[in-house]
Amino acid sequence: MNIGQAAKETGLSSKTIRYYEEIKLLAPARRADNGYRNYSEHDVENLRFLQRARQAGFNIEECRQLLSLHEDTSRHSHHVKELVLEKAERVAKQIEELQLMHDQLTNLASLCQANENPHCAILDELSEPNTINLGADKRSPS
Amino acid sequence: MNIGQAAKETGLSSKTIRYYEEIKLLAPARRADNGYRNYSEHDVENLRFLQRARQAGFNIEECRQLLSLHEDTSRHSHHVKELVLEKAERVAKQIEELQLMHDQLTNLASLCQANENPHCAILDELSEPNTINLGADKRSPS
DNA sequence: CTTGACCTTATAGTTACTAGAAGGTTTATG
DNA sequence: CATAAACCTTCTAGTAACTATAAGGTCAAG
Repeated sequence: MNIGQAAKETGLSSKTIRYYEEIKLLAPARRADNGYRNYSEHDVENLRFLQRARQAGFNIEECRQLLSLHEDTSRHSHHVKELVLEKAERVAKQIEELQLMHDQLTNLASLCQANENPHCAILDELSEPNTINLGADKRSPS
Repeated sequence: MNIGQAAKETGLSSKTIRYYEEIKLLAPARRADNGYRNYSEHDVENLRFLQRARQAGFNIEECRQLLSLHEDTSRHSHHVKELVLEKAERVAKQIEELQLMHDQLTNLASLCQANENPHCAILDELSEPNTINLGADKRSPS
């Protein structure tokens, strides 16, 4: 099948599939006589695997590992479990950080009278150190 | 003071400060005779404002807005509050997504026996659609 | 006078794509 | 059969918010 069909069946975009090939996350696709990429059911399975792994929050490098574990019949399943648990931990940390950020923001908002007054406690807060401790040390922007 | 000192006092890196100037988040710094950037206390206050706003999770464009509201003596404080509340909402959504991702991951991990067995339920899960619903629709990679 | 710690600019790399241009192919329709 | 729409191809550049590196100028200490 053509790349567009493969895209439809996996939930990836054609561009993303080409991109995965380019960065060698996937082996180069077979080509039809007209030069179009041609995907087998097996290829589509791999694409779907990637789509799911990305959706589950693994980054490209992690996907690369998962995929090779996936294809490696001699793998040990604890390797995979380690990867997943490590990932879960990092996500938990990220959630904590965002929670802090959220608290900060609602704190800031509650300081504000929200009126026509040019004076604004929020801006004061962002200017002045040491009045309220803003907490989070690591920046995780939007 | 030189950029290095300003960096120390604000918690930003020298590179970041130059970057902020480059993207016109900051007005070009005054220069000493030797060409070095020279920062006043007022400049440092602005830098600190930015550092805090970034840390609080505002992106560069938002910081630009906050900074201009900060400098604008005729602003209305409800503009600022809106910005902050909007932001808080987006952060809350992001937390929800990450929470889903975390659940997925611990789910996956619990399927795994973590032994020397090459068979791995996690990889099965990532390959096979429709056994467990992986939930989150939006990808937010690490 | 030289060493090391600063500072300068300019360029490229990071992540995981997405958008767009310029062009070839295939399919459906008038 | 012509042509237009809908595919496909490659290549280049853009995104966010920096970080890293290179090549070089300046300054303070020993």
